[in-house]
Amino acid sequence: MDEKRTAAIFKAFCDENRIRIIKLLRSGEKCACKLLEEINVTQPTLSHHMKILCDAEIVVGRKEGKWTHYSISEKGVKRAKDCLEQLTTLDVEYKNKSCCEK
Amino acid sequence: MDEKRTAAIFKAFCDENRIRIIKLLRSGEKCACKLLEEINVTQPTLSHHMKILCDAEIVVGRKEGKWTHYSISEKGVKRAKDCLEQLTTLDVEYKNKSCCEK
DNA sequence: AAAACATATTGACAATCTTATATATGACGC
DNA sequence: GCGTCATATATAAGATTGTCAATATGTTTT
Repeated sequence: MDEKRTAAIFKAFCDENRIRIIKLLRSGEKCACKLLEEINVTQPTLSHHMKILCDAEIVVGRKEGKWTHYSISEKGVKRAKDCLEQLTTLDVEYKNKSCCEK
Repeated sequence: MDEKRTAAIFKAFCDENRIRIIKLLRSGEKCACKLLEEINVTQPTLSHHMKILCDAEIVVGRKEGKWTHYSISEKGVKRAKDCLEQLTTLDVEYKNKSCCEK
């Protein structure tokens, strides 16, 4: 995965309000109006955060009439975890001596 | 973990240059001058990114004379993984019916 | 069709972040 | 001690992001 996409995925997790939203969704699907009751932002701000979460594929929205129900995307979360794993696993093969030795 | 700290941890992963830096450190400890050769920013900018990475405890710095050697912190990475796990695991106990049903 | 409702989009502004230049700190070699 | 080297910090500019008010879109109800 390229750096740009990786950054976009983890942007989902680097705002306090988005973290609160994700935490709320752990107990299951919730519509925007319910989320709005629980976090202290205006409706357009919530909508903005939901877009970022959906673009990162951490959350999915399901439209049902005038409501939008949001839930955590297990697939997207798995991708994020895999990405973090790949990003941080030491590469023993190519491990080299540290530079700038005395 | 509180939302603020969680956000700070994932900020490590939401900038393209920081992701490049982390990728470089997968092959082992590297000093700042080596990292500077490989990513296209000035020395103070690199220093700034290293501070964010260290504050998030994803990377640790080891001073040796005038050099600073950076490496991925396995402990910090584990904490980030645990954090992501905890944040995104569905809470089956408290799972509730979606609101706003027709 | 009109009114009411839920959500999305637009536009503006403030806050935060990335970046660079200039400067400071601290270590090493003479 | 003085100059040099590696890195950090201060400061400021520019870019991006978070936020809200206003408005638009699309759905349901009357």
